[in-house]
Amino acid sequence: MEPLHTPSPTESELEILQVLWQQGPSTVRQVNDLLNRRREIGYTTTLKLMQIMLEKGLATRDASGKMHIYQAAVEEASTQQRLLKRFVDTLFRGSASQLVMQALGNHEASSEELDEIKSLIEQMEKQQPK
Amino acid sequence: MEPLHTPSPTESELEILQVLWQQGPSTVRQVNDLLNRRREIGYTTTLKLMQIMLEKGLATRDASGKMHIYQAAVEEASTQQRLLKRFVDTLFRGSASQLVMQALGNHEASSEELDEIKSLIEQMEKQQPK
DNA sequence: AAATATATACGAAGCATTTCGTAAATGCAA
DNA sequence: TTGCATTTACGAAATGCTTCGTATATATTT
Repeated sequence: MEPLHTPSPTESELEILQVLWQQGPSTVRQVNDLLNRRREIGYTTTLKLMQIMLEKGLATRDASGKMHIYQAAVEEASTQQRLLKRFVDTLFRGSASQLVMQALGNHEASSEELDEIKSLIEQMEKQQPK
Repeated sequence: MEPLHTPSPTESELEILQVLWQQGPSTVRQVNDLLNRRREIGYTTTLKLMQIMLEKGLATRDASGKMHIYQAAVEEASTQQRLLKRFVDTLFRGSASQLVMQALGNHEASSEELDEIKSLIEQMEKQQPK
């Protein structure tokens, strides 16, 4: 039985989704190896997490071969969007621009990226010049 | 005994910090009343959370009167910064500008806010025109 | 002072998350 | 086919978070 709404991924599940989004369909071993570049985590731990993600509907898998091949079942952009909204709400009282200011102030961004953002802003101002 | 590093607030603790940041020093009842405008939550639940926040070093209190008065012990900006970094890392692979694009694209921002952001960007470009 | 209202203290249940140990299955190699 | 290496399945411990019930303390009112 599948859940009506796919639940929000936990932090560990997000780590795995990152790998699946970037690498495409992967085995448990592949995912676990990548995760271990950042932090130590047991193989069966990753396996269990991915099995849970399957149950939750966050991933699908091809179990025809010996090694099951997992794939993300949620889109990166929409997942980012949903979690971003919650983040902005609980930490920035819903003010996206406040978050943007913080993000730009404390991380480096190349001038190309900055230009990209600027043109996005100009585009938005044209669209709704309220 | 105090923790060496103040731990990251949980989601519930962030709700309370929001209130303390906005309202300043407050009693449990004041916080609980405000929280109940958004969702139902029992008085002793809020009390317990605030006591835990005291233990964790997220809040301090004045217990001289009958009603204890709690106060945020972590700064809003630095807390935002720390959590934002983690958020960007786990959901946007460390790319702040990606997050900014998503944030601007999916939330409304007034043209005043957009102008503010634009001038921030221009300022940044001047400072490090790499 | 007794009764009442309101506050804090504390323990613990319920649940989710993370982690891993152990067993069973599977494929490959000798 | 027998054994070895690898994989999956499953259970469950350990921890953390949220919630609230009950007991106790404190103040106010009558």
